[in-house]
Amino acid sequence: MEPDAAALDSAFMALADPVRRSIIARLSRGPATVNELAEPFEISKQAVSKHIQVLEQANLVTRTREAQRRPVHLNPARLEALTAWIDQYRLVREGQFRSLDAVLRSNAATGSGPDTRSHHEQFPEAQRS
Amino acid sequence: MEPDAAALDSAFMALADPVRRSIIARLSRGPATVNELAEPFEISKQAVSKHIQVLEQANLVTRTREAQRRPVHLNPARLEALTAWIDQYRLVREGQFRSLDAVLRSNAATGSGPDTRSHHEQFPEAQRS
DNA sequence: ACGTTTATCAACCTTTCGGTTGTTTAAGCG
DNA sequence: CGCTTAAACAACCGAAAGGTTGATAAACGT
Repeated sequence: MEPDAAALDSAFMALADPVRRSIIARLSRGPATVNELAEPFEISKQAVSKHIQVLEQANLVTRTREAQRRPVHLNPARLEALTAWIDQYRLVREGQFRSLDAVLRSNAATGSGPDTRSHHEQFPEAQRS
Repeated sequence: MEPDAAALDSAFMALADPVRRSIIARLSRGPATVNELAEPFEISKQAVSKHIQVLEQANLVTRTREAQRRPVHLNPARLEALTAWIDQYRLVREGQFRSLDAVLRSNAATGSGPDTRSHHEQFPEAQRS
């Protein structure tokens, strides 16, 4: 269940849209069909269906069959994975080093200062096509 | 400090890229210059500079002047804002309603079932160009 | 003053994204 | 068996993203 780079890509990308975030917000109150989700917006149902495709591809929601309707369900586990990733980095320096940056940087080139290591996301992790 | 839709847009969009996430990971260990950030990747420094522009526009990092270098600093507060937004929705239904969805949906059209209201992100919140 | 380092700006190209319309499939309903 | 509804699929289009190269600006060192 460890989120790899591609999974984080699709998840964050999916949330980088106000319509899709609204859909998430709506689904947090319970499952809904495409038509129910599309109604509050001025965009077409096809567009909403595409948005849901994006969310589904990011594993943030799942579509189930139920008669002729296809309710969309939220997947809280994936949201949890995102907060886990973010916390991994935001917890390190909760702003208290802000004024010491200049000092740390001045002798950082020699690699002798007190540092805050022990991380698991090694730096070179990504590549694009 | 409340994150509006546009702020969340840019922040999630910024994190939806493995290079930019790697930059965040690196900056969580301390500030760094563009050259230092660019070295581990095969893309040009200009490209990395653009990535940092995106992160800066999303308020995830800040650029300071210091001699002829321009160290990039992480902004943990903005990361915290993201987790706050996500938690707002993932904490609602931690998977326990999964099997009750069919029942809830069947009488949801009449609007009489027990629900989980009291949310502040009202549904119609977004629009595109 | 000149060159070097650091980093940004500008133009350009290619790919992807978000949305549209139009056409199918699938499942009820009368 | 048709008719309506729900929703996906497909083709198309404008806009934006991600990257490249080339030129420009700012702050040193000598």
